[in-house]
Amino acid sequence: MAVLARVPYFQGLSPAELDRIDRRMATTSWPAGTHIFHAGSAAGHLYVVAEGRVKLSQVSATGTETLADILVAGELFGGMGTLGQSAHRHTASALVPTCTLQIDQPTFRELLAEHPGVALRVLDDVAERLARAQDDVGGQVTDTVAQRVATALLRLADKLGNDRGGRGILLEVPLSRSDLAGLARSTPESVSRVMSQWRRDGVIDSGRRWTAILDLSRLEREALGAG
Amino acid sequence: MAVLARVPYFQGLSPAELDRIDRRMATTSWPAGTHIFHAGSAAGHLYVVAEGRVKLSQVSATGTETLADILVAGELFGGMGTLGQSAHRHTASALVPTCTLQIDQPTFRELLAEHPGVALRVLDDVAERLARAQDDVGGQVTDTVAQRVATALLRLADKLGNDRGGRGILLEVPLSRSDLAGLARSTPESVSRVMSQWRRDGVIDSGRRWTAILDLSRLEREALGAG
DNA sequence: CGTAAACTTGAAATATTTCAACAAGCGTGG
DNA sequence: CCACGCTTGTTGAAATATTTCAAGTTTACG
Repeated sequence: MAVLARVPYFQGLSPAELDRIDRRMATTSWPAGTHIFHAGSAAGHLYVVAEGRVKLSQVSATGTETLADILVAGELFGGMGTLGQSAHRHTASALVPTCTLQIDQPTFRELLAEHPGVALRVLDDVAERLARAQDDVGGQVTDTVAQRVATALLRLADKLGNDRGGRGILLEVPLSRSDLAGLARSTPESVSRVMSQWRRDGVIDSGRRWTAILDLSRLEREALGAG
Repeated sequence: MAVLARVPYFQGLSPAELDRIDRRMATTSWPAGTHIFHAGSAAGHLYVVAEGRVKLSQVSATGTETLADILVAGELFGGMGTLGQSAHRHTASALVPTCTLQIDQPTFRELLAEHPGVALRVLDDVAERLARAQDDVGGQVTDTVAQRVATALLRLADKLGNDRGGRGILLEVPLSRSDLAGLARSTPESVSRVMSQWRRDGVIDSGRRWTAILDLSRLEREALGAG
């Protein structure tokens, strides 16, 4: 319930209202690495990240999993589409120990109907995601691999980076070359080449379980054109 | 007002309710070729296509316009994002003589708050678009140009194709190679090569102002893998 | 009809993937 | 605690798809 009050969608509701909503939502804790749901399974519930990080990956026709996004507290997932879709398109798993709220579809719809303010906020969120997704589509093919990798890193930095002042932005996430390749729609080898170059140039640094952005403005330039 | 009743979002409302909504919406007619709004301009209104076709195009940093989508009656546009965004991301123009309904942002929000059912339908629509956009992003770079062109054609056929029975599906839209190149994120030349091949194979046929899909299943196979 | 725009086709240039081999980091079990 | 082995990352070189550039051809429209 304390968790509930922190979810952006429910901001500004009275404690009484929050309590009524709380009673209709279930809370679940997921140890690191647990699968929350698999792509293709029936999408009966809608989830909100309350705490932790959730990894969303897309499963291709051939069965390979590629990272689609990493969600942080307050983000909605699970069947956006739940708003009408019957099956999950992504596989969701907890990247670190994570806590989620969940609500089944019909109840969620009731809730939205009762609280127009919440519905509007959800709508805003979904619309914003749509806008971002469309922008993504825009840049995808025209851009070079370097641009796409830079864009992916910047997006992650924005979401889950620890700014360490003069020493750059630290991403404490196990982010394999394959994961990045997924986000940037490329191959692990190509990503590796780009990252190696940037490491030589002092733009980034990385280990197995972390990535640091040392020269943010340079990376931003890379994202735009071959800065 | 008759138009209003045909917009999917307002389905199932009583005539009295429709009338109340109607009073808050303005109707505008756009001759073919007119610009409805330009990318970057302030997004104060939200539009619904009542009649005709609206062309949405994305304007790149360098000023080149690429086709993003073609909308038909019932589709919402104009600031999806209007739900929070301040500027249009696309340029919209009437492809044929077109009629739109428009409503300003605050009024639309009021309307949604008053009619939870409408809000849910809008949410469903936006969520579905999001899902499709994400799917698009998925296939974009991994796929070959042929796959992307096939996908674009199929999507258009689904939306605005005239099924002519045994003689295929006709797309009566002026669809230049550049337009298709935009949708498929490629170049006019590459699109031309692919289409030429398909014409030789009897999969499609095309003139300046129309395109026909003769072998739908073949095109569907092309969209998946190099069928 | 003539002209301009759009389309087609070819060939060279380029970016990226693929294949392959090697190096390095990390956990595990001795 | 160290060494082994496995996974992951790196780098090179060849293969490939696509873009780019350029020239010719068709089409529509004044």
